Order: sequence, then C-alpha cells, then structure tokens
Amino acid sequence: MTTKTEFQIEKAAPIFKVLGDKTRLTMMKLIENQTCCVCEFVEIFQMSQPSISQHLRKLRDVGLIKEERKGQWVFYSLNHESEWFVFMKSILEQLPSQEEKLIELEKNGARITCC
Amino acid sequence: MTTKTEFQIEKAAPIFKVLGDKTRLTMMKLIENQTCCVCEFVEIFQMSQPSISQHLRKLRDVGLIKEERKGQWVFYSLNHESEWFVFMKSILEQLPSQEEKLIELEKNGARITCC
DNA sequence: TAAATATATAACAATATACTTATATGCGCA
DNA sequence: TGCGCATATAAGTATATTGTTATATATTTA
Repeated sequence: MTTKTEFQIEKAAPIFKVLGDKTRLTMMKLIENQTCCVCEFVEIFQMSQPSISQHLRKLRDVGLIKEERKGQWVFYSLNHESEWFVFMKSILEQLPSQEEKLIELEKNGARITCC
Repeated sequence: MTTKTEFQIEKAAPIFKVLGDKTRLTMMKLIENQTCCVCEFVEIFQMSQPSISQHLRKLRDVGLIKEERKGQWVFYSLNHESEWFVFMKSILEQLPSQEEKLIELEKNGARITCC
C-alpha cells in the first residue's frame, strides 16, 4: 500500500484554475521561498493595486497562500498548512526563478519602501 | 547538475487553465490508461455532443491529448509526445480513478455502440 | 448515390473573469 | 484626533468562457 496523496477532482480543478493565470502563477513562484508584500507585486507587475489584491485574494481563497500583516503592510507567503503545499512545491520547482524581478526592484530602490 | 524539466510560466499557465475545469480534468483521468471516443464522453457527462467536442478541442489545442479516427468514431488519448506528458501523468496519479464511470457505461450497454 | 450515424463548427446567450476607478478600512504617527 | 500611506472592497465595463441549438462535414452502409 502506497502513501500516495489523492485529491478529489472537484477540489483539484479550482486549484488548477487559479494557477491558470500568468500573473498568479508568477506570484506563486515569487513567494516560493520568501514573502512579498502587495506594493512589491504592484511594482513588479505594473498593475493597479486593486488588481493585485484581487489576484492575491483568489490564491488565498483556495488556501494556497496566507497573509500576515506587519504594520501598514501585508505580506503574502505560501501556506504550508495547505493540503496542496507539497504538490504546489513540486510544480514551482519546475518553473524558472523569478528572482530577477525582485533584484530589479531593489535596483530601483522600490523594495526599500516597505522591506 | 540535475535534469529537472523547466517550463516557462507563459506556457505553463494555459496548461493549468485548461485543467482548471472539472469536466476536462475528469476527461484527462479517464484517458489516463485508455482511449475514449466522443460518444462515450457524451454519455458519461450527460452533456451535449458539441459541448464535449469543445472541451476536447481545448485539451487538444494545448497538445495534451491527441485524436485518432477509427471509422465513424474519433478516439482521444493522452498525447505521449507532449512536453507536458510526464508532468501530466504525475498529476493524474494523484487523482482518484474514474473507472466506475466507464463500468457504469458498460452496464448500460452504452459502451458497446462504438467500442 | 442517399440515408444514417458520429463528430466538428458556427452562432448565440448566460455567466464568469479581469481589469478599471472610486471608496472604505486599517495602521502609524504628528 | 486627524492625516498619510497601504491594502481591501465595491461598482462598472470589456472580454472570455461555457453552455445551448442549428448546421456542416465525414464515414459507413443500404
């Protein structure tokens, strides 16, 4: 008998659905090994702040990420408690690093505002 | 140096998108180890034939499945040539078998019409 | 060749998604 | 308390998605 995890299709489909967006998938990769705050995402994706918030909400609604408020800022990170965490990590491992986006931010000094 | 496969995010997101639908994800699981024809899907999902064809087209458009005509019927199966094949198999392994849907069909004699 | 069957495509309607702008909320600090 | 900044939510709009029905195409068989 294996200890293979088994997901219900009804539950798995919505997970794939939220991952099926370039912005959200990139967000997941960005927080693979660190936390990011909303203002960083806004800078990185050059997208309005509400749009970023809405993407983050979708990821949070299915439990893939969690938020942590630090003063004015809200930091997002992978939710290690999610039943999808191990599965998620195995997917993220197969995606190219997005570090350069954060490095670019630091160069522009945009990361210093909140971190 | 590992032989880890790496997917571009721009290419990966559309794959997740097509998998982010209960019907299509179930279709993928159904053809994990066998081929199915359109009329079988119509019976299984109790959905109109055009709707089934459109779902299959989306899976085919991203290269996840391939079709093979046998007489009047068109059979669909996993596309082993897809760069996503190994990845796809690892996902399907984690989903529960949908065999009972095919067994149900046979019981009803609905599978005999084309197979 | 014509009829019957299986599948694909077209056209359309209902709903969902992903942005936008405007506004509300939450926190830190003068 | 009131202002400024960060974030969330609301409302609206354009577009995408998913189903439907009608129709076209392809194949088999009489």
